[in-house]
Amino acid sequence: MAKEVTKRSENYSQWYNDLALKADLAEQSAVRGCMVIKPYGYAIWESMHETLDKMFKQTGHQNAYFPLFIPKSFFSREAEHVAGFAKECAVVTHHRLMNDPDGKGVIVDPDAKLEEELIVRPTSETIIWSTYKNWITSWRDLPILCNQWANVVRWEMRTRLFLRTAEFLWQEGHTAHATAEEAQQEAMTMVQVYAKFAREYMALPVIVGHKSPNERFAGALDTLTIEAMMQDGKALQAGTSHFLGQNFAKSFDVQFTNKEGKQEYVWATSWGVSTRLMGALIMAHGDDNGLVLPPKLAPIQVVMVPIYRSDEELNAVLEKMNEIKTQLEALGHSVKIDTRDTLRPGFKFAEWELKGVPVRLAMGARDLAAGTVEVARRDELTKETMPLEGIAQHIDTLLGDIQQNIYNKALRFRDSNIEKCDDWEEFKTKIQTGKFLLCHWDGTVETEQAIKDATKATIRCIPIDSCVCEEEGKCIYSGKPSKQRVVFAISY
RNA sequence: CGGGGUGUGGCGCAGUUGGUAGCGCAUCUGGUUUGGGACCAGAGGGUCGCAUGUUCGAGUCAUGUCACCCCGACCA
Repeated sequence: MAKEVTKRSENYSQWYNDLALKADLAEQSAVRGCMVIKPYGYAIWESMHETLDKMFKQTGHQNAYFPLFIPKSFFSREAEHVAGFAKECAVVTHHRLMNDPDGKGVIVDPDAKLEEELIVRPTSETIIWSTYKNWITSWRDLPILCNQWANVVRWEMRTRLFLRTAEFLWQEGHTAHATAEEAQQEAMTMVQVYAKFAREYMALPVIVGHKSPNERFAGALDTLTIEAMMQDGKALQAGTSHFLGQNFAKSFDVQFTNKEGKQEYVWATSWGVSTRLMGALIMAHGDDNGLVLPPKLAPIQVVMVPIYRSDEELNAVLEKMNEIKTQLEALGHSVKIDTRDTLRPGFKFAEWELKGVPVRLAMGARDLAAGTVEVARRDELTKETMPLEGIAQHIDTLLGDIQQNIYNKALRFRDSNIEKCDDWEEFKTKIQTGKFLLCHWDGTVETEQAIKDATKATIRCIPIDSCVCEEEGKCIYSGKPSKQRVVFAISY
């Protein structure tokens, strides 16, 4: 195993990439822009998946599954939507291969051309709304609150592990409602679910807010977002929730008969988070020694490394370790005893740190004699020797402390890198140094675009929590009046 | 699609004016080790991205081609 990980301070992108690879989360696939998620990485994704799934069900949602392929004609029904995704679609044109008549290998059978091309879903609004049409006729059929866990394909020009891959895993919720108010409430509920998940499970402080019109989802009337700050000060959009109005209902002619007996178009939302959250986890908490996983999502919360010179010593240590393991498991924690006999303890310490395991226990002859165990915490890289008595309870508490500490650290970092800015020259300089700047904005697309062209910075959101700042002021760019500051940053 | 770069054992790389393909890591065997990434000894593994050309002779030179990476435009 390669040992050196690039220093975070030297080259943040390379550090990130190194970490994803060396912590055994993923690797680049032979297929352009695609990624192999390795078992350890997938286990983290599964933790996220399970937790989110529970939260969705608690808010009344059900899982369903819709097809991977979308007929081209469906896709083009909603004008803005198709404009938003047209440039990055994978298209299926044929359904058969044949032997190459001129030699080796196979070619696409020209006789097997599809009458209508199929688009590999980049998102599923269109296929789902074409289905919902058949499900909805009366107000009694509403609301429909469905989610699907799926893969989608977006043929991006440039890709990065987890943050932007040609194919990625995600969940997409698609709901149908009788009223605009109810749909808007749904979009808000779900963005708050995401914020709660980010904060409480990923230990990731996020700002909840509305996207500016420029940054909205193609086909949405309003897009709500959670925005996180990475350790280089760049913003990462970690999840979105869209109020789609009646756009898709109209495109797919989904109407219902209301209580007054009148026909009305259905109101819609959609919301999603993806394996990009894995990238957020790496970038928000990792350090020069590797990954730092929040205990609530770590596939292994406690790893134990036995230290021994003989089989007798090993067996004695393992006996104690198994006792602790049983106690910890009874408290609901996942524990691994690293019994690999070909590796020395020092190597194992470094490796589990690289993989971000929150708590490490080491025990050897010395501890056996004294009735102690060495407890190391990943977040602070500290260790102390503790009595075996009450150790499980202590670790249970420690895991909670670590979860909180990781969040607090990230929060402190973020808050120390957010500031108000009212001067355009100052803005241009400061925004490049990795800051979130709270600025007044005149509300126009033109201004937002001009700022983006000049600095690459975009409006990450118009915040509704964390850093709301409603006050009179003048737009940082145009000088026109503004009533609220918005969050500007350079983003991933 | 523009600008730059790289293709050599599993991974990371070196390879001079063209002359028997090398190093580190990893792997395998044996031994000593084991409280922060062990050490010694030995072993296995490569048609040098592909094609054509120049040459007695090409990893090296020429032409072509393919792939990948980085920087832009596009995006969760």
